[in-house]
Amino acid sequence: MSRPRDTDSSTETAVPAPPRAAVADAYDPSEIEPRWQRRWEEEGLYRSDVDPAAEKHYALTMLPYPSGDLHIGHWYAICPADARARYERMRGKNVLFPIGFDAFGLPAENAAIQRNVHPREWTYANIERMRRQLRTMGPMFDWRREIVSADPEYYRWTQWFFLRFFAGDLAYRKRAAVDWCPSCNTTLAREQVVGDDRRCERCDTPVTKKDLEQWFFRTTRYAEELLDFSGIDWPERVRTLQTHWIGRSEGARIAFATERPGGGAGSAIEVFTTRPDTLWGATFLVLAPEHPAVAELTSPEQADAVARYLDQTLRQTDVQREAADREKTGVPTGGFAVNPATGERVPVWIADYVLTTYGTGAIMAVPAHDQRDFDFARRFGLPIRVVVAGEDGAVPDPAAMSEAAPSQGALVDSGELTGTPAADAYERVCAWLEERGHGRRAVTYRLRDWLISRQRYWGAPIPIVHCPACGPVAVPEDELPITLPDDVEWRPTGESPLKLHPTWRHTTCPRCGGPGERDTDTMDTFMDSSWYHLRYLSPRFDQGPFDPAEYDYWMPVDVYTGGIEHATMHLIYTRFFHKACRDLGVTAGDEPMRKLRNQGIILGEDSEKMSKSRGNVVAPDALVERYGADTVRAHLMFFARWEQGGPWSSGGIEGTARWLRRVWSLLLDPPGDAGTASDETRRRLRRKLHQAIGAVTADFERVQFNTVVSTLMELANEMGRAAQEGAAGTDEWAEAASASLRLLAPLAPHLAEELWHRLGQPGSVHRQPWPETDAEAAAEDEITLVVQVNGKVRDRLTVPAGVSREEAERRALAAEGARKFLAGVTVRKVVYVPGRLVNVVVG
RNA sequence: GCCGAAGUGGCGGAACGGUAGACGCAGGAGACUCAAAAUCUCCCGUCCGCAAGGGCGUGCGGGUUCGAAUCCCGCCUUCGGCACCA
Repeated sequence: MSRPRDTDSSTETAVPAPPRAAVADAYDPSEIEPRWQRRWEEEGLYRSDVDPAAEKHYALTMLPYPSGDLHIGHWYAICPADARARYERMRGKNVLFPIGFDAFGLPAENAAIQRNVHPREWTYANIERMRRQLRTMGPMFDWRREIVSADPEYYRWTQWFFLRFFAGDLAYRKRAAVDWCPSCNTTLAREQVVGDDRRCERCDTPVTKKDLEQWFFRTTRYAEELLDFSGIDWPERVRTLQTHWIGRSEGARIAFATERPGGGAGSAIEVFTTRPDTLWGATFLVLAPEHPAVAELTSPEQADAVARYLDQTLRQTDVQREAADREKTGVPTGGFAVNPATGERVPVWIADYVLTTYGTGAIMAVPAHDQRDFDFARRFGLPIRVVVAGEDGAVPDPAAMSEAAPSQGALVDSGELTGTPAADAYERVCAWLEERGHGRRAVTYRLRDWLISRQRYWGAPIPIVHCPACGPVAVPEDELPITLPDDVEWRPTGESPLKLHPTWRHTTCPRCGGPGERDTDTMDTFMDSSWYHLRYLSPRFDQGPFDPAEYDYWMPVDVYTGGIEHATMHLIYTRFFHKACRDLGVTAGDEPMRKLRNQGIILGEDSEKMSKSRGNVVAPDALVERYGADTVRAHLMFFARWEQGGPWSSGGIEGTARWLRRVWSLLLDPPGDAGTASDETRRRLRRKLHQAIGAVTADFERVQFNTVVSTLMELANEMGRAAQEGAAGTDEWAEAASASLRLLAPLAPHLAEELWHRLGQPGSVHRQPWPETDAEAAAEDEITLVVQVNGKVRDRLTVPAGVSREEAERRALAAEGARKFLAGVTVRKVVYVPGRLVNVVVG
């Protein structure tokens, strides 16, 4: 059913010249498009089923959030991807190109609060509207495979994955200060906090901190593997963004012994540094204010100052950003540590420039060689000691330094390692530390574990029961899904509405049978979108999240398309998810998506981001009404580089509309006197056709859509010329008509189908094989030979394509345009590029 | 500040190191039409020139090469990302 080649194989037959009387009507997409959409649906043209005999192709477009109306950005993401999926299908592959809705999330809950509708009602009404709008695109979705992440039969499996992660020690609970949006009243993932001033991604409110017991996934366990992109074809840009996001640093962990203020040894403090070679210059330690050793090291004299500083830091989070130039702040604890290299006592400070979430939450400060430590030392009068010479051997005087010296020379003033050359310093110091047990080489990542708890209603409930006796206990799998109650209230209290529900949370502990309480948080919606590509495989399957037979056939995704904005969130989560599931024995293979391509953003005509308030929004429904979906589809592929996007131009679409109207009339009612074309005209038509087949095929392969359209426009122009010269009714014309419709079918599926039928061709154009290039027909028999003198074009000659080198050079040297530049000079060299040019080098 | 990407006609954009500006928009001239719409033909980087022709041109400055929009070095601008990450 889904294999194009199975059905019609009669495509190479000639297309008969249409009877002129039959073509009086003009191109009317508003009549054609709905008619074919209905027919395709009835005939099940786009059903995708496992077919072991056919090569599969899984094309995936990022599933939309049901926000209300489909906007032009949805069209921009989906239509070119649909065209490419159709191309793969005509190439003979069994293609899966599914659609669904990422239906959980905040906007539904906000709508509920604002308009007093249930989030479910709001969401599903939007989905219904968007389904209708999606159908007007004429996409090749197999609607039987549609998924909605808010359906219990979907989130049952989201919960199932959570339980697997929990059982596999990849989910854990931690009390942690989390980013908190006071307006949305919810915790935010790190990636949802944006900008210099740390605002909420959704509502722009400055973010604060809140200390809550939360669920985390151990993404950091996969940090190293996530840095490896070797098996996948992803854009450089995305790989760079992810690499930075994961942020691998190599260095060493070094232990510093401590003294309690009252005397006696305290617990050792471990620091992380990327410059272990500067250890002899560490003149103090700085702990993050939240560091567990702070209490132990604080002296009675400093207790007040430390307490005040801690208080200030916690409250500061939303004030601090107002300070333009953040001057370093901090207080001494009164405690001391011992530099393991020098044996010196060094003071221990706390300061908020040291982050509790990175490294060990403690640093050794080397003010001479680190700018932040330098600033801190200067501010508080702490000693600065130079321990690395400059590349020129110079050793600066600390008193005269105005900034830290990021020196890369030999070690100085470093005890027994003094004089170690720069190239060896790092390794020698690491070895030195390891021999003495003071430290070891270590790697640290910027990536943090994924916080998945949300204090919201409209999400998948976390399937855990908190039991006073047993702690957090997994809900048994056969009790899934834990469904959301309908009768809830949305009060922006900062608590999950589930917590406010009178009965929902009360249950019994699955382990001991005693009274227990359900976890009242729901999961981050990135959880839903981390595995939706698997649910498409078998959306009704009830023995697991997906049918293994479908998985084995379709996975991995061959081409994944969507916006670049997901580079560091969704696209890291879904890779993590897949790798974790692989290790849990749920999935196979290392990566879920083989090839990734990102489309750009369409801006308003004023080159600004589209927004209702600016009044520059382009409404696709209005465009479809005016031009038809095919024109909109083709124009979206044509008007800009897909990966780049750009400003919309309402005039530009006229050109695309003109082209499709011309194709319509050209094929149904070609001008000129049929059958009177010369051999030359017919050969030229055939040459252009086969060049176009080659070009369009190559451009689909490299996902470059704008040149697909321009090539087809050129072909239409050539067909128009040939028709004027009497090509209609010839074999060449029939071949061009048939092949050009098949080339057009992915872009303008309705128009191509309608013309295919009107020309009396059997079956659906969408079941035809992709045209093959005839290299001989595509070859030029004459070429333009460019004649250059010293690299400047001086003449252009028309010569036979197979011209010999000798003949080409002879003609070039005799060329009229070149002659005057060759008179009276010596020819030093002649460069010949076959089929292109002769460059005469003279001196 | 650091990292990344991009700079080509009035505009969107083409161009395996080999004819810069394909294709389209806008603009100009004309045809058809009572008229309009639609359609068709031609012109359209810039400077000099009646023309033939020539000079200059892919952000700026260098370099490599017979030959550079394309490769290398250094700048400038724009747009993204990160931001006290030890």
